[in-house]
Amino acid sequence: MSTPTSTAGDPVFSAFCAAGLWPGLGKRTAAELPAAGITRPDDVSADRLLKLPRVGRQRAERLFSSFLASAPTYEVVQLLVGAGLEAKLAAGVADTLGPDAARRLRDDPWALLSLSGVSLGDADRLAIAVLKGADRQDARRGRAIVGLTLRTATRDGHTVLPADLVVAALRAEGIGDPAAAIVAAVESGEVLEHEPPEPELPDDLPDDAELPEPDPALRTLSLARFGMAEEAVAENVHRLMATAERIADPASVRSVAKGLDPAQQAAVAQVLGAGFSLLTGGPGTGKSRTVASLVQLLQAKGTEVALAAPTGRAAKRLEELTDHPAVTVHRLLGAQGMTGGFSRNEEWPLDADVVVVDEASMLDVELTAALLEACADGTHLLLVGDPAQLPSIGPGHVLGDLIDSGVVPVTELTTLHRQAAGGAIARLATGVRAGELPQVDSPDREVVIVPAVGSAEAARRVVQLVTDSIPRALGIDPATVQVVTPVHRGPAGTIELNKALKAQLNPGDGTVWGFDVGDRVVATANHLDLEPIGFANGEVGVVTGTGEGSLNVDFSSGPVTVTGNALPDLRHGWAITVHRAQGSEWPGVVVVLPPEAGGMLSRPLVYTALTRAQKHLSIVHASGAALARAVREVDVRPRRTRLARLIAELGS
DNA sequence: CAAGCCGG
Repeated sequence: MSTPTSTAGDPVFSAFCAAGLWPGLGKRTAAELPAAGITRPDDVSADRLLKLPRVGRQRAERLFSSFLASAPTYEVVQLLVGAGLEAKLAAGVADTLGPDAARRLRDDPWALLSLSGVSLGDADRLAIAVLKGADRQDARRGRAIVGLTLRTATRDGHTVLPADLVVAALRAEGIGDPAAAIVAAVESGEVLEHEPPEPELPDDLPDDAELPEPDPALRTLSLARFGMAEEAVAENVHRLMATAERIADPASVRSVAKGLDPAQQAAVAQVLGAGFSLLTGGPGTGKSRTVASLVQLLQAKGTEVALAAPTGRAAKRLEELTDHPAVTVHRLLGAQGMTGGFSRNEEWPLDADVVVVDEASMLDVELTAALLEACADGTHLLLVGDPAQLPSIGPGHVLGDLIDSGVVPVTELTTLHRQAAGGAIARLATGVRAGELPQVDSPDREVVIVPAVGSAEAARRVVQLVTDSIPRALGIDPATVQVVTPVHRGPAGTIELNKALKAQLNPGDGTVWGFDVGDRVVATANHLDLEPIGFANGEVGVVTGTGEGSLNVDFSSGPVTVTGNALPDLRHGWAITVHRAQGSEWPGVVVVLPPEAGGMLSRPLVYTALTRAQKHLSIVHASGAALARAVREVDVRPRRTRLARLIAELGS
């Protein structure tokens, strides 16, 4: 470490470079700038950059122009460093606040709060540095806290928040006039205010009786983008239902009815008539089979069908099951990348007569709004999914709300075709789905509960089950057993479990990117373009060979040669998270519920975890009473949304 | 405390 001298550089400049904000300049090269005589912005020139090691003429020129282009970010760093804040915060600033971010921050330092990872304290410090006499009661501060409170709620999936909760949050931050802050947030256009619903009038209300007032405690606020997305979904549901014409006579279902149970046939018939319909049911009830028959019928009639799913893996599976192309919803809509826009929309709708989206429980409200807007009048849309599984990552409770609205026709499949209907897994799943944790009585050991105290013991039990008990006592090959855990971290998280399982099942030191032949891997991103068929996020496979910087992996969907930028998107896959396991099933599954996962246990998580098992399920239970509580309560944190009511109201 | 998609 050199001590500062008179020739020491500009602290803003060094913070800018060290934070990795100069595009194309790595950490290592950044550290070498002073040696090349570059310590302040004025020093930056192509000639000086050329003095850096590993930098040739072309790269020097490119670095120079990328430095000039990053002037807006530089200006933001100047503000941040001047306020004693981390330069790193400037990273996403242009995306969020636009190219004139610095000016906007000088006008309203609390606009910094619209970036993720910024606390109110950070924004207050910037305000003190930027404004003369910054004031806690500043109207801009109150307005920003309203937005911050709603954005925080969004991370838990809510699209709206009771106004009372926002008022309480404002009070907690010392805002003297919360109502004024809310008005300011609404006037800025960022926030919408929703009046409480009109109370339902009792039938026997006398004419002269006083009408009941709406309950002001039910007044809610939303971020405009999500509030408007819910309104768009509600309107478009009604538009599609109103504009659809019957595609075919219901009797035509008979042509594909072979092998479909009556409920499944009814679902197919429903799609032919209704502009918008839902098909729900748990794993093994034949949702995808029903879709396959529907597609077969429509193709025979020459109807244009588009198939999609929210995840790459679900799309891939849908394509295999229906023998018809399927893509992610993002692909279907022509996602524009960072801008977040879609090329298929109201102006350029999808050219399909029937659109089917599988795994619809993963649809958040914004993607659903985009999907519905891209469906032209007369398009029939079918959403297929299981409302009992994990909710979407993005805010909203779309599938559940569509069902709860009571307006959209729903076919629920309940007959189990895949698993032994009377088996212990099925009984347990049915119980959990209904909010009960039944005593499992499974003399055939289809379900085995292994109690454990603490996550270290839980981890030992898992390894023992996979490597010893399950193969020995049940004759199940460890290669077909999947371990599923809620968490990455801790002794019973994916990271440690994979280490322990690798040591037992395929010891080795990882020759290519930490992997050896025989390792089980899981994909953490989509690479559907790799040869020959690529892989999708969440797919599990086995390494069958290693090359120079490449891996051959056998995924269940087929072999893939994994190279280049796809390699970092593989991890060891003996143990994976419940979230990543969603949409896949294995003959044998070991579910671990460590005590540290107690806070994140919920009915959908438990249900999703145990329904991954087809023939055998071991549950290593170390989370005590938290498990029964999670299953009993409908949802640990139910999502607050407005969609169900909006749809119902538009229909009346 | 975990997680989808997209493009450069």
